[in-house]
Amino acid sequence: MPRPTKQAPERGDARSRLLEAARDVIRQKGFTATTVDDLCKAAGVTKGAYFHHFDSKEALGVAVANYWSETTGALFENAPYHRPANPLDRVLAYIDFRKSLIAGDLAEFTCLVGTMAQETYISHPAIRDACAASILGHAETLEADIAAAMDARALTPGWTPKDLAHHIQAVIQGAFILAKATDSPASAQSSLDHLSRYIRLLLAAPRPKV
Amino acid sequence: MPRPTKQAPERGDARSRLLEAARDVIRQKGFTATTVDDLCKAAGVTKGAYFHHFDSKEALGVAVANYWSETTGALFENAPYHRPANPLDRVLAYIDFRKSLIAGDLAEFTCLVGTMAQETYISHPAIRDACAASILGHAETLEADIAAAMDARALTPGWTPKDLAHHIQAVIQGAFILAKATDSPASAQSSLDHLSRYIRLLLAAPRPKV
DNA sequence: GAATACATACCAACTGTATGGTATGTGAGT
DNA sequence: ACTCACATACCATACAGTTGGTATGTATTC
Repeated sequence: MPRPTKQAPERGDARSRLLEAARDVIRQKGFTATTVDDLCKAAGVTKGAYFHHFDSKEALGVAVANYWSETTGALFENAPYHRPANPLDRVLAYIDFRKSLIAGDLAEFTCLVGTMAQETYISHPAIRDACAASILGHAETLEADIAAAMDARALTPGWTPKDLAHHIQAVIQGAFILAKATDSPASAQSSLDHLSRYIRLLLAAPRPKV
Repeated sequence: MPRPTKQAPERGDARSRLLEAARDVIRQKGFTATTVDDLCKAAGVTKGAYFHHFDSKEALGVAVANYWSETTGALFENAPYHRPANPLDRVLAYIDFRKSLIAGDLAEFTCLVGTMAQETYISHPAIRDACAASILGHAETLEADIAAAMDARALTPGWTPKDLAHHIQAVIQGAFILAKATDSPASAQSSLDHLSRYIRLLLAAPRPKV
């Protein structure tokens, strides 16, 4: 357990542990139902440590959304779906990759910021904005490949790469809701199959079998 | 103000008002952040009345999910999207209808049971099940039209009408999340456009323009 | 058809506990 | 000497749920 130093104040053990605990507990119980005491217990720290690092519960919400952006950003950046030479194949590989992440407990693969956005969109605009930045920032990483796939087919449709990237995120978020409601990942997987099929129908040059 | 009777115990004024208040307040604040006092204040009744009609907060959650099923069920049953003779047109008209409902404040057009499912899927299985029944029951009303549209093209794909109906609901739920995160209905509308395009690409006989 | 007995709808005041947040202290690194 | 990371003990409030009551309807008995 690294002791925190002035040089690396973000590395303080308690802070990291609280963020990890928040990520896990909030995905199970939701933001509002998660109490500060829950987080302290899960992180193995005291309330003093908590309020040393975070001014309020809302501040933790913002921080954990940013933490989510950073960690998932690194995960996707280093994921293998960027390998295919063809941009459309990269987009499809992205969806396959998302599908492969749907495994284990619901709370382990569903999206923290999608959950928090629903709960806080009116009551905590600061958290909502951090969630939006996380989702939209991630969507942005898909735009170049979508644009390239459109160029390859010389498409100039009534929608933009950004539109489609956002739609992809919407489908993923919706798939998680269905999974939670049905207490099963099956419908989420199926939704991603439909999404993949849509992308192929839209962007694949030789029309594939449906 | 109708006085309740033994013959119509469900007609008690306080109960209805509490359900309406719950529908509205929970869509704004979420289930957990909505307190019993909030609901009593919004409904103009006392806590005594509340706990006379609902054994617990969880019981109200189940009741309001069922209330949502009933009221939205009636709304969709009487909506004009059933009119087209062609089943595919009915499915597309359904999506147009859903799109037309996206207007006004976010809390007025987003889905109560989608919101509640996210918050309660672990902590309150009874509520989650009522939410699942609401979403899946609604999805079921689309299956016949989807099946008929498939028959019309003699399709036998790797997906079922039920799959696609669930996917449609997933897209709608996800569209609501993006709308809340971005604090704007625009991306939700756009996602429904993509959904409509997918259905046409899948099920329309003469391939339309993308 | 009046008296009785019970059920239902609702109200006002209260309770034990959990909550987010604070005040103050301590001890190690610089 | 001083700051920073964290701990302990505490507080005011808000929370879900309870208690004990009133008023009004309904079913039963004679």
